[in-house]
Amino acid sequence: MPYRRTPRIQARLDTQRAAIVDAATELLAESGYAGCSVAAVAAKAGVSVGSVYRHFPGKAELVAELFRVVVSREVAAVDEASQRPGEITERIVAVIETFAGRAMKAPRLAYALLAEPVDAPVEAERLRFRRAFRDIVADRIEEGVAAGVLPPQDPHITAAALVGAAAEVLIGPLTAENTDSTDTATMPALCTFTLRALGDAHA
Amino acid sequence: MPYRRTPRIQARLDTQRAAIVDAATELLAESGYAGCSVAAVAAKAGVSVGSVYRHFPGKAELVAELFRVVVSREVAAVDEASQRPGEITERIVAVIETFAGRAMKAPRLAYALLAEPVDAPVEAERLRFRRAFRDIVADRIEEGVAAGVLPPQDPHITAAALVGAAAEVLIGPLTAENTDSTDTATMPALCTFTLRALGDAHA
DNA sequence: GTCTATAGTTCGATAGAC
DNA sequence: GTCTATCGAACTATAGAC
Repeated sequence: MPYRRTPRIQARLDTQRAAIVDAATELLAESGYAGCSVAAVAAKAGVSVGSVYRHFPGKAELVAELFRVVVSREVAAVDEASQRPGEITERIVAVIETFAGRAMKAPRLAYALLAEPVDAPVEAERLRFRRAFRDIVADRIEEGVAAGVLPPQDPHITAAALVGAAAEVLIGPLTAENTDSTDTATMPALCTFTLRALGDAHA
Repeated sequence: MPYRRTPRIQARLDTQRAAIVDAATELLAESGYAGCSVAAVAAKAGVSVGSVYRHFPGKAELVAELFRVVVSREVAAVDEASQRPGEITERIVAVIETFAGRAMKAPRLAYALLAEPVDAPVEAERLRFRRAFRDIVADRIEEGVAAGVLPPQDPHITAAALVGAAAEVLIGPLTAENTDSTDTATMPALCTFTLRALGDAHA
């Protein structure tokens, strides 16, 4: 009788795969892509290097999946913030605040997701996820325009601009070597920028 | 007597090197990094593959230099626009218009410079050049704040936001496969966004 | 799993400069 | 005569097809 992967074995493999991705996430948050050597990931996950290659064809695929998993969390958090009740402009600011606040709470990880130079496949993922963020913001802007709260504008263009602005602004503090935990200036500046750019009357 | 590299030979080498970078630039503008194979670059430059390796240790270095040369042009154009006489807000808009206008005139090239997934060394160059653009804008904003034309703000933060916004907005049309040459919407939208974000009273 | 195609790199031969 | 610039075929690695 041929070898069959039993549910029990399958469950263990799934657990192991998750452990590998979790370990890689921690390493990414500590020291970026450079810290995510296959050996380090395997050690942290408590598996052998060979086991890593049982789940991923190579380091590139591991890193790509790692990136997707971690950014998906951010997209979910931002999406949740965008759906909180309240005035439209406040909700859009909440999206930006969530995006930036999470980044500044985990600066090394945020740098890895937003800007750290990596290989082309991960860059392709970056482009994809930026569109996801943009679409979330665009939906809110569209509502605001329809409701007459915001002046007429192309929601996708403004949304792209706001996402690009937030990302670029964050790269500054994130690139500074001495992570200034008392950076109290960036967040309010970004929120003011957002409100003004939207054409909000009260800004 | 040992061989000495004469001025005449040196001049020829310099010409050849420039021809290689020029050829690579054309290929980059036609078909992105994928089109920049060493063989294609050599053929277009009218030299042998081996000669390319006399000037560059490898393809990665060729592409990195190519990137630097082409983006430097853009920085120079934007810097020139920022120094034209006129009202500060107009000059900042001129910077954004120059940045975006040049990109939309050479969309494939702009995509390669702004967003196309490449290797880590080129990504590092991207970060460096974004700071260059940001600093140009920041200087103008600083002037505007000092003159009281713009509301008080951190020039570097706003500048980073504007550069990030412009870049991100451009990626949209640039990524669309059918290059819509009659894209009349993006540029005005970006200018309006910029004026509003600066806190300009007339926006 | 092997085979094929493609792309980066290397290197020995040739021609030309000193 | 020696050294170098140039060439391009051969080599190597890798990705994709069957």
